[in-house]
Amino acid sequence: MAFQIFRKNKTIWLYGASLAILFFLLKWLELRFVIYDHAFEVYAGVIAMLFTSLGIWLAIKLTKPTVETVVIEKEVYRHPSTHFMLNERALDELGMSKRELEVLQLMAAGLSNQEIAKQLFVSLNTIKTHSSKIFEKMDVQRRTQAIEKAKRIGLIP
Amino acid sequence: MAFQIFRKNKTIWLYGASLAILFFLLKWLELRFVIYDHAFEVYAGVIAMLFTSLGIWLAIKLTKPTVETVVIEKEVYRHPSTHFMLNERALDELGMSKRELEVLQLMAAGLSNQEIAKQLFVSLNTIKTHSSKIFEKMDVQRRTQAIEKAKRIGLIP
DNA sequence: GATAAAATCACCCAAAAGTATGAGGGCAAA
DNA sequence: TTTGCCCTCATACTTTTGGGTGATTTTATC
Repeated sequence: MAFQIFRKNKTIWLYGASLAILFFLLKWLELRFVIYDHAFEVYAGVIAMLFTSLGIWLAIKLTKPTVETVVIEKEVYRHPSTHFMLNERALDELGMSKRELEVLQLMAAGLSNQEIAKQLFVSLNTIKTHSSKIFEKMDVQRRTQAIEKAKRIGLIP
Repeated sequence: MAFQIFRKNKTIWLYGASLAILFFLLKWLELRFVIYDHAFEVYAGVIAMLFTSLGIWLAIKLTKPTVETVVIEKEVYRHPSTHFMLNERALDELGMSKRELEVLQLMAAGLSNQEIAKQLFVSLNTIKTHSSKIFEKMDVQRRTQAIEKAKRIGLIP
């Protein structure tokens, strides 16, 4: 506890200690070269040191830790032309499967369901089922909406 | 400056002052009711007060405010920074009219022909005619292709 | 004012897209 | 092993989209 207070305010205590030591040094010099009858000054020095410490302690103890919170909003842009990073978080938030994403990409490329089917070597019905699932998962009604949303949330470049 | 330091650390100074006042009060009582020969204690009290103040001042002066920096990463989809510049060259190379571009934009937004018609206060047939013209001018077969191409050549953000 | 382009609308037909439902096989986690 | 998801395909039906043609009105331009 006390140690922590010391650690956290090292500089202050060092200043205080230095001050006290300086004070003592002066007093000691005085004692050595002048008179010996300076008990009063020594006493005053001790008091000074003690009360300096008291002051420091008071200040530390009572000062609410001045915490300055600096909030920096760092905007992360996504440049479609440059390196596209697939938003995987959004991808499995929606529960999209690999195949569905594949279909979605071909949709966005402007292919018809029939063309997609041919491209993926499956039947038209399969693509229809996929697209229905895609729309359901993405909560849209049309492929154009799916494309728009997919681009917006980073599923597609 | 000094005033500001006081204002910012009101509580501490009040504590310090209270302490000092209490000290003086005791001393004063001592002076009144006991002996008058207590100049030393008064002196010690003054020293105590002064050095308490010094300690407080030191602590306040030297305490670095703890700065907490919170960086919030805010994901911005698309490119809000790079404002979209419409490719007017491509626009009249294709011979696209204002209305057609308007329809194209709503298409890209994911609206159905019926919704576009409602939005533009015209009939569904009108939108069909427009879209046919658009596809013809853009040399595409489907709205999805039109959207893809429009984005690619800068007709649409 | 004539002319051309644009915008509007209608009708019909065909193709494509989308909905609903069911079903079978594969694969991995519980 | 069961359960759940994925992928596949089918059938039937509805809606949307696209193509073709033709027509009227508005707007801009020479």
